[in-house]
Amino acid sequence: MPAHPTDPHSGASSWLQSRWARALPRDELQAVAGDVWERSFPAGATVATKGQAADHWMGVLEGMVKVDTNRADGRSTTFIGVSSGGWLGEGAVLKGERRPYDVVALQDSRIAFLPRASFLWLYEHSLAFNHFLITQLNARLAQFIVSVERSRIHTTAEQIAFGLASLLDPVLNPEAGCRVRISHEELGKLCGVSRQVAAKGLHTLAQQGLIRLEYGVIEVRDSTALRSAAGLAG
DNA sequence: TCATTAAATTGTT
DNA sequence: AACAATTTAATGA
Repeated sequence: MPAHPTDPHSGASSWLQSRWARALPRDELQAVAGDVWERSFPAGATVATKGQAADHWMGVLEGMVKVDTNRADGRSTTFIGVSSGGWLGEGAVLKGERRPYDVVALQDSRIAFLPRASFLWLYEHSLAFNHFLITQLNARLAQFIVSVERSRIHTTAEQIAFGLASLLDPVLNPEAGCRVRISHEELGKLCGVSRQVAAKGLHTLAQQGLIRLEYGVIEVRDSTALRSAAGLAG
């Protein structure tokens, strides 16, 4: 089968390949299948704005987004990055609250949207969906706990390793490859350090052979060693 | 296809 | 933080 002309990669991932969708029984999947829609965003575009009603649960089919908040002085703090295969925004959808943070595309990205009503239907009716949700929330909670623990004591290289490892988390970002397309500056924001400090940590990790640096790309060569460098269990 | 230009990213002070 | 150097992407002959 020839690939679609606008899509250079033959394996354009659909939301149907998402972990939660594959876990659903056929009838439950059919109940919401027609409700999902997709939209593409160029790098830098805002996917969801802080303060908006949270009417959708969002999935990253291609590309990467960050969840952050802009302060009055114009600077921003990044909380998490979500890459291919990851889903986000369930917190506000569940609680029926407004979006607490901005969601911004870091690369050209294709995002899937599941309407809140469909999300809540799955929440009420699907055991498999609830298992997925618990697993996802548990993984994210673990990430934040380790993040708080590590942010004080550890070296910058370890902080960077942690930030990188979180982008590759197999539960939260299942389809992320080993080539991470992110600038030193954005990775620094994700880790709460300056661009210079992020670059220094990256070079340390590169010297240790855990990663290889290219222009705009960080290639992870040994993800197991990277995770242990970040203080995460195997 | 190749040269030019702009934009993004990285390096240096 | 500001500036310089480098790489990539886009444009047009």
